[in-house]
Amino acid sequence: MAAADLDSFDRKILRILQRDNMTSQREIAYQVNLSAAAVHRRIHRLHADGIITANMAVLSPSKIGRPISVIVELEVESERPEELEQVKRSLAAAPEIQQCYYVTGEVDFIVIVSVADMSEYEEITKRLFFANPNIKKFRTYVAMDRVKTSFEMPVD
Amino acid sequence: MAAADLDSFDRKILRILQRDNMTSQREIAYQVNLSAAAVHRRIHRLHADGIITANMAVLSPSKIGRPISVIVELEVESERPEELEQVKRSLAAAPEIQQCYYVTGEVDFIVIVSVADMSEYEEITKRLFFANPNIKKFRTYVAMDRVKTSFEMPVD
DNA sequence: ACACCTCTCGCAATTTTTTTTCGCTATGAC
DNA sequence: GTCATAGCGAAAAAAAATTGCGAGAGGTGT
Repeated sequence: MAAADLDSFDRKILRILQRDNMTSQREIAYQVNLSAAAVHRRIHRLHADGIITANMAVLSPSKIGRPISVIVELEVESERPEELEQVKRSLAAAPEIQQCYYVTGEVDFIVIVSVADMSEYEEITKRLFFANPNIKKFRTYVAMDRVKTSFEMPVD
Repeated sequence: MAAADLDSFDRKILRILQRDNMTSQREIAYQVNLSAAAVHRRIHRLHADGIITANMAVLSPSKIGRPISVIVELEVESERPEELEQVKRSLAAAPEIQQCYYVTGEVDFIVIVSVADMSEYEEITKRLFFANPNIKKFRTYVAMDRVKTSFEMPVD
């Protein structure tokens, strides 16, 4: 998991692919000033080395009928490893949960949930939070505005 | 922005593309039982209709030297529209900020930041939070475990 | 019931892109 | 200096994408 050493070409390629991985290798080659073959070899290596971990299409939440994002803070009863792992597994397995972070500080987990409406959220609280004896309490924040949603990160 | 009407083929295609948009149209055709041409026409329409909003490569945070995710809750001084917009713009423009939600409840913004180390985070707090007179206070949670990170959502 | 229109399909041809292969050159070790 | 390694561009081969066309299903109005 050590940081890989990327040269300036790799970084440029990654910046392009982060924004749009449908960009043709020919176009990338033109933009970064390499041959298409060289770009291909580099992208292949970036995959093999686990630097690129996935390639995904991003969907419009409203257009597919899940217009509401909810951010939830969870506190657990016990942080014993087994109990903790059980909570992690349960949260990670829920398809409505897009993201889950185990964090330092006053709360234990921060979770981002995508739902169609608040009644679906209520159903999820019952299924995942109230039904889990190790979840002590949770606090709900409903997003009024998804100001920025991406996984893009600076590559430098 | 109304929810689009998708048939069962569209939904299957979206489920595949959400997980891996490098899947060839031929392979998708095989999986959903259509011709490659039909799949192509549908994907094209899904793009045109804004149901697929982006296609991106996901990078390994540790491999590109940004192993730390920080979740920050922000409270603002004033929620007057102009002031609010200014805060939103400033947060959205920061490349280290991957996500930003404007939320209901005791805090106003929840922000996810990707950093190389805590000194970079400190620098960001100065630049984005302390330097902004409309940001009253903020609370920092450092992720010990990225239990789940995706944008995948159920398509049903 | 019939003609008409629209939508979407599959098939096949064409174009584009990706992937592989083949020298050639630069760099570092011995 | 020579050998091994790695990276390059160019060209060839393979795969995937896109487009054109005719056909069938389903709905609409006469």
